[in-house]
Amino acid sequence: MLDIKRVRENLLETIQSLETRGGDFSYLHKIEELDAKRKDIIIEVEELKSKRNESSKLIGQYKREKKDTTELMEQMNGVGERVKVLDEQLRAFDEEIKSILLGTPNVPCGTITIGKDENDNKEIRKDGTPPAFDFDPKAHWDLVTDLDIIDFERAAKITGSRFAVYKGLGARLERALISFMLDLHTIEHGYTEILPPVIVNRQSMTGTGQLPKFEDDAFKLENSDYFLIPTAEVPVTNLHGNEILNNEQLPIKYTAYSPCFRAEAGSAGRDTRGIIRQHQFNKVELVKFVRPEESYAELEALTANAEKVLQLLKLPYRVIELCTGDIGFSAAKTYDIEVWLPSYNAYKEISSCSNFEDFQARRANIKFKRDPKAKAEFVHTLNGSGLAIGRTVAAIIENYQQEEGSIEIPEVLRPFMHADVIKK
RNA sequence: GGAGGAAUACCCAAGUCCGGCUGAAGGGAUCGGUCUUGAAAACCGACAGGCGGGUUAAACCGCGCGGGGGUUCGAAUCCCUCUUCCUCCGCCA
Repeated sequence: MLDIKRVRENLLETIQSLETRGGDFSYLHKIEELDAKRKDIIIEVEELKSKRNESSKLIGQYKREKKDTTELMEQMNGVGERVKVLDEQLRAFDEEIKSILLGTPNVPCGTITIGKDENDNKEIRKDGTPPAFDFDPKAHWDLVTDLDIIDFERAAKITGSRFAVYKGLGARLERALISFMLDLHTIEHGYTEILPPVIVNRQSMTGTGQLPKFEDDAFKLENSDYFLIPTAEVPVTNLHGNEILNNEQLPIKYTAYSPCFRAEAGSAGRDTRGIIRQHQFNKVELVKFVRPEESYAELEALTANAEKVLQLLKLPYRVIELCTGDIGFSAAKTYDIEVWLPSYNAYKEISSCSNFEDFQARRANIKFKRDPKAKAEFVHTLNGSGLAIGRTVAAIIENYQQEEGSIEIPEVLRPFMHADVIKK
């Protein structure tokens, strides 16, 4: 959520910055008007309440002194009703302002490229070289079916499309990657492991920015106001919702494995084959809570932590800095890490690392104090995939495939796999 | 799922029956001071944070006793409702 003060005081500039995302944000002018009305009401109602408090106190005193209070009480007749009416008006204005702000995306970081869509994104760096096969490489969906390690047909039978059943060494590869990534981020990178609930309430979904705008993308549970999480970012960021942290606690670094659930509304026809785009997938997430002045350095570090996974797996990848037209709703700046996928003959997103600045912190009310007497300030939050497991499986299967259709296991995974190769 | 009990400031805790000098006692912790070579102890002092309005900044004002609503001139206290926790019963990985 944007700071109402910022919107109020730098309205034109804020609208201009937001419009680099594409779209029309002139509706924010309405906030000015609502805010002015709100203040008028506050001034009136608080004066009334102040008078009422004064009289009530006096009535109490008179009663103790056995004096007559009829006149005082008559004076206050009707004040309660008027206060109630004004309070209700105030609540309505507050709600309207909040609903506008909750539906407004974050202001992009000033340093990123102003652009329309993914074509304007900037490649930052590349690592590794795509493998040169001296045979016709297959796509992962054919390889896994031949090897009988992922079963799409039975997944469709028991649930529906865009689900997968992992089997044998396929299931173990998924599990090995989860363990490998969690071990790396906890033992080597200093993150604390969290295993969160995969069902959260509306407040949590609003805190990180999935709601109210993107309710169609989420799986909502019937008979409750609960949602399946689209990413561990939601429960883990909200872990410190409505808290004031100590300076010494920061930066807080969490890593969490969780299944992720996405309705993929509006993605019909995209990535229909294989395990690239599923309704349920596994992911190891990285989440940070940091002091504002450190957040951009922490974004570099977080991205490097995610890249390290690909480096150790020896998978070719590149890092992209998203332009203003391509960053997500809550983000101020985002790096996408893209892994080489031979079947796409292209790099495909496997991690998205973002600095949300105080956007999520304001929604979820996450603050810190520089010292015990200081005023509480919002923290900055960041997160990134470290990495999406399913897409990592696809990348390993395709990049490590051998001519006869077997898959070599990356060296770092062998202790977790208890195998060097997946073959028929 | 059934039956009871509870939620008060950083922590513990009084007050709730019987509404008004409780804009929240007391204790602990913390911070500052006296004493001491230093520390401990003892003693003295500070100590609700937050949000909103207001101000150049203050002062000041409003809201805060789990959340929301109601009754009243006035609510920690009465009424309704929701949430969370505890105990017992049932069910259960």
